[in-house]
Formats: sequence, C-alpha cells, structure tokens
Amino acid sequence: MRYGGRMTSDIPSVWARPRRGREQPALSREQIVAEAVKLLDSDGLEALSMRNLGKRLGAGATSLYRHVASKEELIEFAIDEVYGEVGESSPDAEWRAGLIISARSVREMIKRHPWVAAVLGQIGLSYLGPNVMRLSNHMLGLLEKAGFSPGAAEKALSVLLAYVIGAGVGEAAWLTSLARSGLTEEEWTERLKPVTLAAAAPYPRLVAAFTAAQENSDQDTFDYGLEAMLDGLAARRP
Amino acid sequence: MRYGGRMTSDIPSVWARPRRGREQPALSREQIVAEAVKLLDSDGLEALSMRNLGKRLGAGATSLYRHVASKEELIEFAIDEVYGEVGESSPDAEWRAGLIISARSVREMIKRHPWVAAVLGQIGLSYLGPNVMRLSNHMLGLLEKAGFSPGAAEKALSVLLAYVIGAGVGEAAWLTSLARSGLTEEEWTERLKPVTLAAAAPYPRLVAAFTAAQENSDQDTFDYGLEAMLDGLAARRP
DNA sequence: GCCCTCTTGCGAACACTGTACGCACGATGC
DNA sequence: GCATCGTGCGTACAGTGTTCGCAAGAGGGC
Repeated sequence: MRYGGRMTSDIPSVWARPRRGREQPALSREQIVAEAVKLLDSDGLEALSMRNLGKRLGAGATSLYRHVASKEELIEFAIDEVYGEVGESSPDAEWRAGLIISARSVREMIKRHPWVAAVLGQIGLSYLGPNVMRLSNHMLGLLEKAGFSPGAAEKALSVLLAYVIGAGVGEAAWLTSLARSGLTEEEWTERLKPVTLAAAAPYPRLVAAFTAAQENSDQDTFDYGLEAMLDGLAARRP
Repeated sequence: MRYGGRMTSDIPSVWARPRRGREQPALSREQIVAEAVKLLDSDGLEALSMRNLGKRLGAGATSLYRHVASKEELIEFAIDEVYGEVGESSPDAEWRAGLIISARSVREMIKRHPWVAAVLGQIGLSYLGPNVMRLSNHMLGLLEKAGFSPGAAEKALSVLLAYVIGAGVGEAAWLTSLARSGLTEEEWTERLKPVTLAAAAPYPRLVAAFTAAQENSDQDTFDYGLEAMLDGLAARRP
C-alpha cells in the first residue's frame, strides 16, 4: 500500500483525496531556490539532489522541472540568491572604506554558504545574475570615485574580486573538510597539525613558517591581503 | 554471448583466454592518475567517472579501487599531479621576480587544467600534497628573502595564492563555459556580448565599464593585480 | 451549464553514477 | 606442491539527473 499516490478511485472520500492544485500555494521558483540554499547550507553540496529537494518541499522530484530547467540552472539561481545577501556601503562612503565593507561582506557570505566557493569554478557565467550585477555596479562606482577610468575600474574590480573569491575558496575548503570531519574546530585543528607537519617535514622552512603562523587568524589574514591589494590599486590611479 | 568475460571453461583455447596478469603491465596508481588528468583535460570534470576512466585504461571500473581509495582521493592525487607542473625560478632569483614567475606558472597551469580551479573549493586539505608543499616552500623562501619573518611570510603567501587562485577560478569558469558552448572563443565572446549588456542594462555605469574594458586582456589583468598585490606586500615588510 | 486549452504535479522509466563484496587467478614464499 | 597474497573484475545496490506522458485543476469563451 502506498500513501500519497494519486488514488483517484482508491477511497471515495474527500478526506482521502490529497489536497493539491490551487487549494494550497503551489511550487514557485523563489520557494525552490530558497529551499535549495537552506539544504546546501545545512547538508552541503553533495546532498543537493532533485529528489532530496523535492522531499523537503513536499513535492516530487520531477515537479521542480516545471520551474527550473536543470540542476545547473538551479545552482545558478542559488548563487545569485546568496549574492543578494552581500551588503553595500552607503553611497556617499569614502571609496576605500566602501570597498572594504563590500569585500568583507562577500567573505562573510561565503563563510555562511561555503558551497558557493566550490561551485563558482564550475558554473560559467554566474556573473550575469542581477545581484552580482548590482554588487559590481556598486563597487565600480566606488572605484570610479577613487579616480579610475571606467576601463581601469573594471580591471581593478576583477582583480579585487579575484582576491576575495580566492580567499573564499580557501576558507570554504577548510570549512567543508571541517564539516565532514564531524569534529569541533579545535579538535580538527589539533588532529590535522601532526599531519601537516609530517607533510612539511622535508622542508624545515615550511615547518618553521607553519608553526610561527599558527596564531594568524583568518580574518586578520584576509584583511591584511585586502589592505595590501587596495594599497597597490590606490598607487595605480592616474 | 558476452566477450571479454572470464570464460574459464567457455572455449578451451589459449587464444580465447584473455591475456592478463603479469603478462602485460598491470595498473598502477601513477598510471591511473596520469590518465585521469588526461581525461579531465580533454573532456572536463563531469566526464570523469570510474567506468569511463577504467575503459581508457583497458580495465574494469572497480579495478581502480585496488590503487585508489575513492574518486575523491583520485582527484586529490590529480590536483597534486598538476601542481607538479608548476615551475620554480632559480633559487638565487630576486624575490619579486621569483614570485612573479611562480604566480604566472600557477596561472598557466590552471589554464591548461581548468578543472582544478573548480575542484579546489570542494576538496579540503589539498595543500597537503608533496608538490604543493614544494611550491609553498619555494615561494616562502622568496618571501623570507624579501625580509618577511616566517609567520609574516606564511600570511603573505596565503594572500598571494588567494589572488592567483581566485583569478584562476574566474578564468576556469570562462574556459569551461567556452568549452561547453562548442564555439570558438571569438564566436562565444560575440554571442555573449549582447547578453551581458542586457543584464547590465539597469546600470549605465556597468555598461560603460564593460564596453570600455573589452580590450583588457586576461593576461594583462592578471599581471596588473599581481603587481598591485606585490607592491602592497612589499610596503608591509618590517 | 459545457468544452477547450493551458499550466502544473508527478509516477515510471532510462542511462548512468560511486562503490562493497566476493570470486578467480597469477605470482610468490616456504 | 601448497598456502598466501595481491590484483582484476562481474555483479549488485542505492542513488543520480532528466524525459515523457498522463491526470487534474484553472480559466476563458459561449
């Protein structure tokens, strides 16, 4: 006996008939994308399957295809969705402070949604999404305010985003390995330390650097590189 | 009738018995990894399946598991394999010139193997591979030669690699979309132009910047950001 | 009331995936 | 000659993305 099937003539009662159709809110793309983001956040990239997602929405897997052309397209939507969380500085902020706010905000977003970093290299053309466009426009405005010509500002923006995304990829890889380990951050760090030192053993300089760098926090390192990059860019204004 | 099976008692002839065992070179991990890289390069990440790879090696899919614990481990090996292609400057090179050589060499490597960029965010702990260690050691040496303390050099290295990898992710995404389109680079660029401008249409500044930036070459943009980052780092030496 | 079209959900099916298991076989050590 | 080991692989299982066709409700025209 299977429950929840179509059962047109199974049991002749309204109460047995599943409520469907317009009686309750139907599936919508927004709803699907939002649930996909939730699933990706909690269970990671490999847990995102159409059947799985459908189950969460109380729908069949293939129903999703009415609102989304493919899983890849769904991921593209999800990427833009989380880009929507990235904050902007007030439009009259000083250029450098404004860029720092946006860059940090992208980093925070990636830390909340580590799967984006993993997926950005696989999905071409993710920069076309409306939220990415909005963010690009905002940061370009700040760069032009700093004195860059439109063409130079675009170049500076690519370079800045490359740094932010590269840092995000590194942190995402770490967070993914941490999540899969099932341990706390301290336990995982502790367990990894001897492995790292063993791998670095042939190179004494590497061992020394890793040991010395243990108290570098990720946030500090990110800001360090961000400031360095901004200094370099500032010096290149006409 | 199935050919290639075990057929112990099928046909009583030496010629029908498949030549196996030590008569011909057996599978080895090196061979498997090398073939995986070739497959990834030519057909992309989604074409890498154990059955597919086995076929290329004249072996069954499950045979590979004698030499590699899982597909994920295979990819980790493949990552380190391509890091092995990254060149080093001569050890007595000037620090800045040496770092530029390594950074460009990583970029070239990613352009030859775009799938690495897509996979770096998914595979935690890829930095443990011997070739990555060798590269890190080399670049750390250059940074220490520049005057950084071990701890600061490690920070500078993370930051530098973040930029290089972020740039690589962007280029890999582009190359992947290009390969999937099946078009030439010119055709694909031309076909994408109106789409990009349409997506940017709500933001006149974005349209202007994209238009002005059309002759920015990827190599120039990469070098621009690399020099900016190195300037910023150089200014931070003690 | 009726019919006709359009949209939406979905069960079944297809080709494929990663991988566990156990058997068969050649090579090797005693 | 015999036991043991390493290796290849056929089979099987649970799962994947996606296509197809059917069912059913919604809305429009009369």
